[in-house]
Amino acid sequence: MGKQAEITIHDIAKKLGISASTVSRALNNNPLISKATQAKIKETAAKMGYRPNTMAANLRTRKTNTIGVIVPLINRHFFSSVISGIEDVAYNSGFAVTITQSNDSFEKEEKIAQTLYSNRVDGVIVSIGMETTKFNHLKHFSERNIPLVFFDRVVDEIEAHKISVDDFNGGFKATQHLIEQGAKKIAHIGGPLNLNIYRKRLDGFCAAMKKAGLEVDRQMLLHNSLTRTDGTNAIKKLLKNPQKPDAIFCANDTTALSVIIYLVENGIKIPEDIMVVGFSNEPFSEVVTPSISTIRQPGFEMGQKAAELIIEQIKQKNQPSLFQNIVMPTELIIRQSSFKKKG
Amino acid sequence: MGKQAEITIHDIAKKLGISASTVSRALNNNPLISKATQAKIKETAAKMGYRPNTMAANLRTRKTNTIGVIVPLINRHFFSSVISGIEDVAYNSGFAVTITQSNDSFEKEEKIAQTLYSNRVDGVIVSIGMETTKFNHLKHFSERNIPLVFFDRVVDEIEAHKISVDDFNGGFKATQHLIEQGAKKIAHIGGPLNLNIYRKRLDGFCAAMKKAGLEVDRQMLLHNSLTRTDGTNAIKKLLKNPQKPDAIFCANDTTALSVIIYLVENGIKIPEDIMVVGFSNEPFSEVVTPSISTIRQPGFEMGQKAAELIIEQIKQKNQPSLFQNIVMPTELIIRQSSFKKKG
DNA sequence: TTGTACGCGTTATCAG
DNA sequence: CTGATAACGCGTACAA
Repeated sequence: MGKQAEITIHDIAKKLGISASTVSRALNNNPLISKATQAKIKETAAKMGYRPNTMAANLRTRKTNTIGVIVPLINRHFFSSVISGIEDVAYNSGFAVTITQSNDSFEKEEKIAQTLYSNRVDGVIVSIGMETTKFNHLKHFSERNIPLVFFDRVVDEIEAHKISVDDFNGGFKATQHLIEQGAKKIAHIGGPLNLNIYRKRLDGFCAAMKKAGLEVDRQMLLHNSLTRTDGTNAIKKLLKNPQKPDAIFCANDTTALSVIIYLVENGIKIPEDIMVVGFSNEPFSEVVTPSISTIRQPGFEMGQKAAELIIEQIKQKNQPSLFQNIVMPTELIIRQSSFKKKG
Repeated sequence: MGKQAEITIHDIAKKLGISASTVSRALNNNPLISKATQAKIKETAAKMGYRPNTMAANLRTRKTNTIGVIVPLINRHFFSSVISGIEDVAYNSGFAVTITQSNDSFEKEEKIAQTLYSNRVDGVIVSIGMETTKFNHLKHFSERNIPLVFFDRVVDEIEAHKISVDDFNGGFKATQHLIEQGAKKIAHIGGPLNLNIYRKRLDGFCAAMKKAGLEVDRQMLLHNSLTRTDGTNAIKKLLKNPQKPDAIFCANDTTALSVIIYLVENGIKIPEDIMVVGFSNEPFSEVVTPSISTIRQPGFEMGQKAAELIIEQIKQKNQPSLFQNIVMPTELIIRQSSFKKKG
């Protein structure tokens, strides 16, 4: 059915009465080729509708010009922003991007890593899942000299470039802000502590409390998976305590949102009775009522940076002697959910 | 640097004193191989840390087990949901997914299509950009027998499977709902009319108006790129008209949001003075105040379906004689921005 | 049930 | 500056 055979460099060579290697060189802008023949070759290649077969070139050069990306969930604003940033930079450098999602499942993360390896991606950018506590599947890449860059949910145990936001400082600033607004009994709804972003946010929280001479009440510290449901359960639990919080620092905006919705439904005033601060600056946080105070996380820029770092590594083949640990600054955005008075 | 050479099927063969083809067959579960040798081969393959080189297999089989995806913008809830759905199904069928974004630029869309072709993706799932009015770069795929599936922003001019929501009916239901709520002078802020999703939403709008015996005022029809800024500009314009609208049907939630924000800021009551309905059911629409009535678009499911269709096509090699035009049902979600009374 | 021989389309090496 | 030749690692007729 008109299924015209693929045109190869040999077809071009034959038509021009030259060799395939000359065609290959011309198409790859090899400087050894005379301008005249190069022009002629490119012209007829275009005329014949030639499209290079990347697979063959890949096999030969042992490169795929492809970057693999592993995220917990594509369909989440922060992660899709990062992906968008990665794609932006990668595309402009001639790299394709293969996206995978672990769904926060360790098993899937392992399989994905295998697949990406089999596909011989030139590098991998990864944010680990909530279940991940072993890292052999990722070490495998660095052992084979395949560049690896972590972002957000980074792994301390592996040497690699890492990009994160200043989670400690974010937690600190959020908490300090609540204190400045008059909070004394501050609760924290955090994520799984095997992820260091959540450890650091908690540490920042504790540091700010300590600095203000406030006590961290064990009853006020909750850890879960930070879903809408988790948030609702957490606020219910907190409200049952004898000591009720006057402010809550949530480790993400999703939890903050569900807390706010629950409080509003139950006639508890925000920020008068309870103040709330989230983390990540999701799109909804600005527009919900009350709008959610939060910590901005520059996803797109993190993705761009991750792509830049990995491409740099890919190009200079051997692993860098010194790995960067890039910590992007966080920004506290004060909105209605925590604004009582000037701090 | 411990850079151990890649292990190939030849290494396994040598170690076991058998031929490479036997190893190849065993690893691919070819039924001709005896269970015993197959088991032995798989075992030593695992022991030696063998990972298949997909590139070589791809070159040989002329398949990549990769699906290319083109979307206008990754970082947008609807699209990232679709991508998530695609990845979900693709992964379970052994396909990798390469994601690209056109940024609604025709030029980039063309280049991306070329790249995907050169990468010999087995199929392409695409939602075209706002600028796209020519389709040669996409026709190229179907001409070469490379399966193509459109979703959401589909193209009438190309024969292929298409998945969209019932935009006409969505526009119709949204408008009819406004009419039932008592609206008489309904405005529409729509998208570029070269995209048929926006044409159909407009058509649905007009049909509902006609059915109710209401006149469509030309002054009340605005078309733009549906960004936050576009929405603000549009509502300003509408309010300057001598005839002011008592309801607005926006072709997406982003525009509806900016309209609502502008109205609230200017003391115009929603829904009492002006009712608003959006389209897509973005995450923020449920939680903003007033919450936004909208049309639900099942992104994840659309992605799953798109992946299923393309994988089916890829597997049965030759193009199907009959292309499906799947229209997913829309659902009207009534929220505060348009709820005055029972319809 | 297994082995042999070849080719997928490209690039790298070596001559010229 | 250009050409011939040999890989890259795998899958598959065909033969045994």
